Amino acid sequence: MDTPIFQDKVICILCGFCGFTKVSKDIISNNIEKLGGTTVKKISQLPENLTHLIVPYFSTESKLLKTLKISQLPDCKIVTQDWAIQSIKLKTLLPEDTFLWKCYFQRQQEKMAEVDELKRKSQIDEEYHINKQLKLQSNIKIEENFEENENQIKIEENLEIKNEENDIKIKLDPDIKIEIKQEDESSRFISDKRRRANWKEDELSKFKFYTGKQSIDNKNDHIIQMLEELKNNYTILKDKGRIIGYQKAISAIRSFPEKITSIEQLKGVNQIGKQTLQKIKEILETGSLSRVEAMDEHERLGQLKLFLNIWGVGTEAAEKLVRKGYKTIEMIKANPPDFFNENQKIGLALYDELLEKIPREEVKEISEKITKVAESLANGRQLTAITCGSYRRGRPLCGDIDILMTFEDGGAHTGLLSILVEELKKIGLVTHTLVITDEEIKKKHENSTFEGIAKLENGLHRRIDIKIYPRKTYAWALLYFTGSAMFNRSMRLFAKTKGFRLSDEGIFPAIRYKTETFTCAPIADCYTEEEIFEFFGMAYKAPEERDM
DNA sequence: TAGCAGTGATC
DNA sequence: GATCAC
DNA sequence: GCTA
Ligand SMILES: O=c1ccn([C@H]2C[C@H](O)[C@@H](COP(=O)(O)OP(=O)(O)OP(=O)(O)O)O2)c(=O)[nH]1
Ligand SMILES: [Mg+2]
Repeated sequence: MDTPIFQDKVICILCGFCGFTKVSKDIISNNIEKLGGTTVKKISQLPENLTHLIVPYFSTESKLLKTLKISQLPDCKIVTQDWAIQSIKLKTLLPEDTFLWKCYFQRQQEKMAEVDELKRKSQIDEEYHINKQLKLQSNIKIEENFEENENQIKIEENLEIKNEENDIKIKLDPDIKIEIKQEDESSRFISDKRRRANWKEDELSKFKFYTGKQSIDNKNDHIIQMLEELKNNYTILKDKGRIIGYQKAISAIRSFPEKITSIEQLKGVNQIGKQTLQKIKEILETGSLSRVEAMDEHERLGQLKLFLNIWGVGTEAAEKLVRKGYKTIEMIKANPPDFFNENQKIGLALYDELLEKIPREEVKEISEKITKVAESLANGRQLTAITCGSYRRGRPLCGDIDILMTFEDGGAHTGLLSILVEELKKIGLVTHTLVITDEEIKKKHENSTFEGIAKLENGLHRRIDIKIYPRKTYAWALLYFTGSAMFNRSMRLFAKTKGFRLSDEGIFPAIRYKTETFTCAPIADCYTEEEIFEFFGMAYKAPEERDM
C-alpha cells in the first residue's frame, strides 16, 4: 500500500470545462482515493469539511460559481489540478501555495483590465488586402472501373486474409502461430501497373481535405496564431486529443480560401467543430482568446515551453526541470541537472543556434557538400541523394536538413553511413552525433539513420538527418521523409481506415495480433512517388502541396 | 465513446 | 515500458 | 478538440 498522503483530505474536483476533462478527473480521483483521500462525488452538495477544491487551470470565478450553483466560493484551498498530479507523482503532499488557482486568476484579471484599456485607445486595425482567390479545386481524380486488386494473401494455419473490394477481412484464431506469405509473387513487380486501390470518391474527399496548397498570403493568420498558441499549450499539458484536434482545425483554416470575417463561413467545414467555432468567434470579436491569455499568465507553462525547445528534452524532462526550480535556460546552463544525458547536454549547449531556422540556400549548400562526399565513397555505384523535409516542400526557411540516399543498383549500403559520417567529421562539416544506426549488420533493418549536427565554416550549428534506404523501399521513404508530418499522418490514417498499414517501407495489410505487428509482404511495390499516388488512386501531389 | 501514424533508439 | 525523436 |  502506498503512503496515504491524502489522509484526512476531503477533495472535490471540478471538470468538464476549460480543458479539464472527466477522464483526467477520474484518474486523479482514483489516485487520491488510493492514497487515502476522500473525493466528493456530488458537486451539488459540498460537505462542510471540504479541504480542497480542485479546479481547471483557466477557470473564471463566475464559471466556478455557476458550476457549483452557489453564490460564494467555499472556504477551502482552491488549487489547480497540478497540485494533485504532482503530489501523486512524487508521492508527497506538496504545499498548496504554488498551485493556488487564485494567483493565476488575479494576475489574469489585471492583465485583462490592461488589455481593455489598450483596446479602447486604438481599435484593432484590419490591414488585410486580399483579393487573390485561391483555387481549392481538388486535383483528385478517380480512376474508375479499375480492375480489382487481385492480391490475395494467405496465412498458414487457417488464418486467412482476403482482399475483398479492398476491404481486408481477418479471421483470427487465438494463439495461432502466424507467418505470412504472399502467394502471388509475380504481382510484386512494378510492371504490373494495374494494381492500385480503387476506393470511392467520397472517401477520398476526406483525405484530400488535408492536402492542398497552403496559401502564401496570410488571410487568417491571426486566427491561426491564436489556435497555434492553444495547441502549443496543450502540447505542454500533454493533452494528446486536443493537440491533434487543434492541429487539424489549424490545417483546415490554412487551406480555407477566403478571409474569415464571420463564423458562418466555417460552418460545416471538416475538423472545425462547435468549440473551435466558438473560439474563432471570440478571436473575431475581441482579437484574442481569454483562454490563451489565462494560459500566458501561467508561469509554469512559459518555463516548460522554453525547456521543450532543448533538443532531447520532452514534456517529462521539462517537467522535471521546472520541479527542480529552473526558470531560465541560463540557469540550466550554469548548473545542469544530473539527469541530463549526453544528447540533452548538446541540445542545451547549442540551444540558441538550433532554434534558428536555416535559409534554403544554406540547406542546399550543406546538402551538396554531403552528397559529394557520399558519392566519393560510393565506389562508382550510382548514388541518389535528395534533400527532403521542409526543403523539398519548398519552404524558404527550414528547421533542419533532411537528406535521403539510395543506391540505384538496388544493392546493399551496409556500412556506408558510418564511413560517411566519419569522413564528414574529418572535414569538419559534421560536429556532433546524436544517433546513428549503421553499426555492422544488425540485420534488423535494411535502412540506416544518422541524426547529428552540421556546421559550415562561418555558419551556425544545424540539425541534420541522413537516411539511407534500399532502392526497394526508397519511394516509400521519400514519401515519408518529405512529409509534412501532418500529411503523413493523414495519409496513414486514410490507409488504415482501408485496412492497410502505411509506413516508410511500404504498404502492408494491417495485421495485428495483441500488440505485435507482423511482417507481411507489401501489397504494392512502387519505385517512384508517382506510383504510390497512383496506387492510392489519386493524382500526384507535388511536395509543395504536402506542406501542411 | 474510442481513437487520433508508424517506427526506432535509448535508458 | 516510458520517453524522445523523425 | 473532432469524428465515426
Ligand atoms: O513526427 C514526425 C516527424 C517527421 N516526420 C517526417 C515528415 C517530415 O517532413 C520528415 C522530416 O522531419 P522534420 O522534423 O525535419 O520536419 P520537416 O517537415 O522537415 O520540418 P522542419 O522545417 O521543421 O525540419 O519526417 C514524420 O513522419 N513524423
Ligand atoms: Mg526537416
